[in-house]
Amino acid sequence: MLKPQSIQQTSQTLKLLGDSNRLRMMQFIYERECCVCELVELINLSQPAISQHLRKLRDGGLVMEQRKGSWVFYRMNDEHATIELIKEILQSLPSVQGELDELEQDGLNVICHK
Amino acid sequence: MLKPQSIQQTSQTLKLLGDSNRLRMMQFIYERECCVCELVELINLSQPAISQHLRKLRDGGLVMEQRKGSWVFYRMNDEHATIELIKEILQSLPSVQGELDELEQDGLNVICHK
DNA sequence: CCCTTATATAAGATAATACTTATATGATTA
DNA sequence: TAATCATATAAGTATTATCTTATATAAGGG
Repeated sequence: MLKPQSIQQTSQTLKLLGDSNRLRMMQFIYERECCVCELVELINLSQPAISQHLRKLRDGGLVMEQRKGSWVFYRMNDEHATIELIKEILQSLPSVQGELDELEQDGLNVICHK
Repeated sequence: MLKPQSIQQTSQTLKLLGDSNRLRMMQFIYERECCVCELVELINLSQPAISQHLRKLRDGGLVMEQRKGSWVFYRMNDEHATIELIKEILQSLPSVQGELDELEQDGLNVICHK
C-alpha cells in the first residue's frame, strides 16, 4: 500500500507521465541515468524537444540533473513525494533494457569517468 | 506486480488521470457508482464541464455509463487494460468517503430503485 | 583563442484542453 | 401533452502544450 499523497501532487505526477514521450524518457532514466544525447538517440524527438521535456520533469521534481564534463546526466529523484507510485507505473511497462543494450552495441552510449 | 501494458495504453490512462478534477471524479466513482448530479455537487465544476470530463473518461474506457430513469450513473470499468494500475493510483489518494457521507447527510445523494 | 560538441533557451506556429453559455435531448410527472 | 428535471451537446474562447527553427551558453580539445 502506497503512502497517501494529495490530489494535487498526484495529478501533477500523472500529468507529467501522461505524455508517451516523457513516459518513455522516464523508463530509460529509471533503468539507469541518461544524458541528453542518449535520450535523443533513444526517442524520436529533436534535441530541443528532449531538453524541454526534461525541464518539465525536473521542474516537477521527478528527475535531477548533474553535469559531468560537457554532458548533463539525468537520474530519478528518489526523494519525490510520489516516488513509490512512479515506480509502480514504470514497472508496469514493458522493459526498455533491450533498447539500452542496442545503444551500447552501436557505441552510442555515454560513459563518463568524471 | 502489475501485468505489463503498452506505453500508449498506459500514457492514455495517465493523461486522463492527470487532471485533478477527473482524478477526483474517479475517486468518487471508485468508491461507488455516481450519477452526474452527484458529481456536480461533489466537485466545483459546472454540469456541462462534468459531462465533458465523463465523456473523456468513457471514451478512454475508464468508466461505463448506465441510465436509470432520468439519471445516468457512471461506474468503473473493471475490464480496462490498466485497471490494476488505476486502482493502485486511486488507492494512493486520501479517502473521499467523508465527502460521500456528507452528501448523504445533506440528502443530496441519489438512490435509484429502477 | 578558435572550433567542435553538448545542452539550454527563445520565439513562434499549431494544436489540444478545459472551461463558459446556450441549447438540445430524454425521461418523469402533473 | 406541457412543464420539469437530468444530462448531453454545440459553439466560442482562453489557456496551455508541444513541437519547430534559430540562437545562446558551457565545456573540452586542438
